[in-house]
Amino acid sequence: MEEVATRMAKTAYHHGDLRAQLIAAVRELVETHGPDGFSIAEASRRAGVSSAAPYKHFKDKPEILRAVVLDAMERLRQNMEEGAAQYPRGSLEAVSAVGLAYIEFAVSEPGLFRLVFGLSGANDDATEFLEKGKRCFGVVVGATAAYLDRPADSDDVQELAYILWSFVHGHSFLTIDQKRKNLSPRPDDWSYLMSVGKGILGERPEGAEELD
Amino acid sequence: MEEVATRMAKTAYHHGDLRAQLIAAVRELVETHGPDGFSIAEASRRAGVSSAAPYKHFKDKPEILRAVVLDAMERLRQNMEEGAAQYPRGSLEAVSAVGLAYIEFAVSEPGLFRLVFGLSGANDDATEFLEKGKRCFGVVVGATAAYLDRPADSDDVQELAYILWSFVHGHSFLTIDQKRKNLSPRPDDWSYLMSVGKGILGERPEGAEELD
DNA sequence: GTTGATAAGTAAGTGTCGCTAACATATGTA
DNA sequence: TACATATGTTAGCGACACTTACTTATCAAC
Repeated sequence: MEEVATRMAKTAYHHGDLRAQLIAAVRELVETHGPDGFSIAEASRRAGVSSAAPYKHFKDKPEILRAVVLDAMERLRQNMEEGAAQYPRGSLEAVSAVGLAYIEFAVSEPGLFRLVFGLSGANDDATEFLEKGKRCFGVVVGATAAYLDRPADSDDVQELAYILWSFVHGHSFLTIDQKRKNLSPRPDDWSYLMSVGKGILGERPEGAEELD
Repeated sequence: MEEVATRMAKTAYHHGDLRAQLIAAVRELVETHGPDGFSIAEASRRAGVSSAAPYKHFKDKPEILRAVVLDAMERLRQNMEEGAAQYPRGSLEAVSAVGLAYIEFAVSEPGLFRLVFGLSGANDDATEFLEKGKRCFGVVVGATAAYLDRPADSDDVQELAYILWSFVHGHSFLTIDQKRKNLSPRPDDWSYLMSVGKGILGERPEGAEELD
């Protein structure tokens, strides 16, 4: 990561920062034309360079996608952490806020969201993805552990956090797939998360104090 | 649907049944080379026809994918119904069996599974997808309603069925993304489904009888 | 049966894309 | 200033999506 940053700062020779601009262009194309509806050629055009220039920064097309996805996962994690930070540590609201950030990411960038979960399986060196994914999951685990006042690495916390994540992940996907339309009137996402969260995690243990 | 079937039976002029063979070839390619790792050219080669032949059966590449996805959704629904039918109607096992069929579909055909949920959003005439999706959801609703001994169109049944679906959907995705690895020892899918199902739906109401 | 409409295939061509090779130029450093 | 390297270009290859024009098989009507 540090290497990349250093390199990016250094390599603003000719163009400015082609690498970052390409990632941005691809992100936009993925969002507007679907996960596989982008081309290196089009991204190059938008960045104002020849169609061969990207290959000085990326080995091939999958590697660009990989960079875009890793970037997206990083932003997703940040969003979740910022969401949790808005509420007292250990509160149910903090848990819900993590889920809400997840859902909002999916809704605001459905193309990228789909890409993240459409790509990570099909890739060979999935270690990077798994690493980032684990850190994302860690946010959920952290909020869950604080709420339950239990160690984060305990089995029950991991289990419950996973259930929460599954639910939120599924809900996010079904929402952007519009499979949720015309089913029935439902509470908005926030109260939804709060009630399901409480249902899955149970009441907060008594001795626990909310730390701000 | 009937039109297509008639047409397919009628149009076995030269080749046999190119349309079905193309769908099968694409399905295989999607599974082995990823959702976007297939080409009409390759599918044509496998079917032993020229690369222009498919265009007598499908308008363009997305339409082939659409057919493949609709076919997959149909099979998914069948699997779920068959799963539920193995247990007494109204039992928690029947509910879990629907979920298990869903998970098993995702695990056994991850490429297709990803395609189904990667495509349905990006498509223009999503009505067909929504229709099929609704029928799939109907299976979950049916099992849930029977378990709770409540009408299927009631709000609470729809709500709880949706929560169940979200959870199973999320779990399926995270499973094939291998994001579940090395988290903690966990029960297998079946007992997992049973415990989560009971947690979400609660105990079965007393008056309800299991009908076989 | 012959005929004619049509369904189902082929061959060839166009434009785009992914990617490579060979070459040109800007940059930081010795 | 000279050199290594990073970053860009043009040109070109092979593959692919899709079209057009042409061929051939099938069925229905006479």
